[in-house]
Amino acid sequence: MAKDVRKIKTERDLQNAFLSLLTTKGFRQLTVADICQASLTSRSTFYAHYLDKYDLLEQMVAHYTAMFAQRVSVRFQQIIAGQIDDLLHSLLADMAENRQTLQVLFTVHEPDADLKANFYQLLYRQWETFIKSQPVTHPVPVDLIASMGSNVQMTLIEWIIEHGENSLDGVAEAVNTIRKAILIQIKAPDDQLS
Amino acid sequence: MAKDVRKIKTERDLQNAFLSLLTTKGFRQLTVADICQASLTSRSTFYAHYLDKYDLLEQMVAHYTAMFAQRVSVRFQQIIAGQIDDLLHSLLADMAENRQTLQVLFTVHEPDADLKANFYQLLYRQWETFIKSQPVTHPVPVDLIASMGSNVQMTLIEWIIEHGENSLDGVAEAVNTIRKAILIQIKAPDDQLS
DNA sequence: GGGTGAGTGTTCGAAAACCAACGCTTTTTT
DNA sequence: AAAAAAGCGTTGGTTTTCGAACACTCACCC
Repeated sequence: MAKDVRKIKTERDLQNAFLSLLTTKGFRQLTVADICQASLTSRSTFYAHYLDKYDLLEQMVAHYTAMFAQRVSVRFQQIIAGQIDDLLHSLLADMAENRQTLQVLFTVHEPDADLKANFYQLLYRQWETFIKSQPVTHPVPVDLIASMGSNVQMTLIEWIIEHGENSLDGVAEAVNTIRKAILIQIKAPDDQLS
Repeated sequence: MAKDVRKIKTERDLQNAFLSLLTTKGFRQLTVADICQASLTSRSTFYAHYLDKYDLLEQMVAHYTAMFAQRVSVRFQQIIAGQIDDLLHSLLADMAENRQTLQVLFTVHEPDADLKANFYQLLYRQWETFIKSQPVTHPVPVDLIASMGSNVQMTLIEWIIEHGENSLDGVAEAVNTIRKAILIQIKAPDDQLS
């Protein structure tokens, strides 16, 4: 049973209005009536789709979190393998479609809906399982390395979202240097990556 | 009885899709199904609003013609009086809102719906009544002067639509020179405007 | 304390939009 | 020239949306 187009349209309209208003007001000050007015939707229809504005936010955050989760598993190997240029471009492509949306949602931090926190958590777990899969003993605590790695990646992601398409120049080297510095911590001194 | 929001929304969506598709395909090749698909509207709803695609076009042309007609009467005195700078800026402001729309609709020429032709006709009639209101005898035929005047104005309008906000510089003098040259034709030789 | 006004979430009848189907004409393909 | 495909315009039953009302909470103010 595919959805009625009307449902798709109203959800699209509500979400667009929601994002657009978020660039103006903060999430807390936003009212359901605001969103409806901006999207030419009636309030009763809003409540036919969402429990409240928190539900709307949570559904959007959940959606983009899932999207990100699916792509992280694909891209993660690249930073380990050192294919920085490829990573940057594929990451850029991933983000390009949703640049505006992610930029806005990153500003909202609610207990049950925090996209930025979700992104970070996904990356952190990737690092955690990766480090634990390495055979060597770790002189430095796992969680320290994991948080360093994921923070670097988050910074990169935010940078891409902020600066868009133009000029990845100079970024690749910087990322690569840092990547080596982090990875070297979980390798024996004589077992450095290329 | 104000319109139901749903009607406003579907008409907006249909018209937007229509204009957007016109930048891709020609009007003749456009199908009703195309418009509906692009706007997430069902075909039966389309026919609840318009008789066919010609009707849609005609309604839009009529709307913008009416808008233009209302403004022509206001602005026309300006070109006679020689307030070229004011005219340019107010004309620009008028067009700015609907730049994209007008640009697209200007490309369509159907027997009962030709926005560009309508604009021209409105200007022509303004010139005609203006010239006839002048007390002097006209050595040059009225229709020649009227068509020259309206053509100059149409060219200016198209130029503004094409080039948008940026740089009216240099245009003002050119327009002014031509304006004088035209007006001088319907004045006695010793009765030139400043 | 008792308004007043804004925001919330719900209800229900009426209006609009949906969708699938139909018969028909025009265009395209074979 | 015949068959197939695409487009047109219409219909009727179903689903969604609308709008206006309602009761409720909460903050603010006289």
